[in-house]
Amino acid sequence: MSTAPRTPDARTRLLDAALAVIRVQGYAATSVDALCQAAGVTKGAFFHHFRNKEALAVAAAAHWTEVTEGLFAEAPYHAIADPLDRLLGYLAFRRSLLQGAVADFTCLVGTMVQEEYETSPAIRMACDAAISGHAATLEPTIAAAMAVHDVAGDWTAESLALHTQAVIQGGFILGKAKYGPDHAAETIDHLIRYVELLFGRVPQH
Amino acid sequence: MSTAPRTPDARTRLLDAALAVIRVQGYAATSVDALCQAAGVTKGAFFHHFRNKEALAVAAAAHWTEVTEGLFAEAPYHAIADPLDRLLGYLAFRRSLLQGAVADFTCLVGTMVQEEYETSPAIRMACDAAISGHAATLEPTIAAAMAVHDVAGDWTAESLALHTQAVIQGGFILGKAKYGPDHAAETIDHLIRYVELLFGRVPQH
DNA sequence: CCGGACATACCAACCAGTCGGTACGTTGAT
DNA sequence: ATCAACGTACCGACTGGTTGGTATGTCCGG
Repeated sequence: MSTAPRTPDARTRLLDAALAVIRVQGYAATSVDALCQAAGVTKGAFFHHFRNKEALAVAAAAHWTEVTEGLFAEAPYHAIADPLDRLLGYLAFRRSLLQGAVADFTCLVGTMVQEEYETSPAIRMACDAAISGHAATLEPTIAAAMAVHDVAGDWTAESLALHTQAVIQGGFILGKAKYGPDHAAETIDHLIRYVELLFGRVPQH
Repeated sequence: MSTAPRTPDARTRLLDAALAVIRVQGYAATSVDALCQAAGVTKGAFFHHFRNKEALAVAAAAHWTEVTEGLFAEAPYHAIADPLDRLLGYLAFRRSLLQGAVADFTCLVGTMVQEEYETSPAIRMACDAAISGHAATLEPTIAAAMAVHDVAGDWTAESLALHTQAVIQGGFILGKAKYGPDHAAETIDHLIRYVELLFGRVPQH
């Protein structure tokens, strides 16, 4: 089996530290020194692996995609046969993740792109790739649900997929403002209700 | 008539500069010096009017509420008699604002709370007040629409009002990632469609 | 003995915040 | 009417600490 050491190499530790610290403090407020301290490495190690702070942010966005893809890959909704139920299962799974401290359920790339969209094109594109790439994984399911349930409107599977991510990101902002997961969960409830109504299914409860 | 000088006092100029600069760069990346330069005042003036940078952020959130309330107060949807049409008019108005550069249509308090929710309780609460306060202005309209159209579910007017703000904020994040208003507009289209479906109105188009 | 993976020491620029000072309007006693 | 006393608004040089980034080394596996 592959190695899973308690202390991975400095690069991985820095990326993991970036996920943790930036989600709490934001990107601009997180110094290279703070990152090194959280990762337990020195500044020399940082600039050995990353050209500058911006390069770390770009790598952190890719690392975020890897970590979260692993989380979603293990989720149970993939086993659901009916595409609409699978889509709703995905949303229920997203809802179930809204637990614990705010920093633990909010999104790294949503935070970073909010700060750096104008300042750093590289970071903006990396965050866009993370968000749009994840949305793209939903498109086949949405398209299949549209076919099965004979739904057609002036919207596309891509548009609805991106909309789900926008709503979830908006829920994170609400969660941060309210300092807890409850209102974010209610926003996903509304999103679930929207999908049910869109596909002609009577909302549950 | 009241005075409307070309150059208001230093405090107002700093607050106006804060709206402009922080929406472009983010809060943490905006230095006091940068704010002073944008406002055309000195550092002495800054710390005469604000105890520290955090106090400016709190005041800027309140200033943001004032400015945007003025914008919404002039909007035409208030004249619509039917509450559902008025709500849809509000959403169409929000959609119509998505024009020009990203920094010009995105939200100051959504940006600030994303960065400072954990670091500064005062800023978090000021941003929450701005978001929740604006959402509260929609509640009577939503409640009236629920009564007129005899709609009842396991959601409240308050919940839907907050949901609209979450979706709009999420649209801003999408707009920043995509560096343009188009995808944010599509997200509001989905929100409009949700409201139409919720209240049993056949979506237009 | 070479090159990748780190560590240590250091730097110039920048940061938020301080402080002594100026300009000017108001007040209130003479 | 005058003037000292005072408050408010603002100025800009300065400080101590922090920043991202660099230069130079050491360690160690192959």
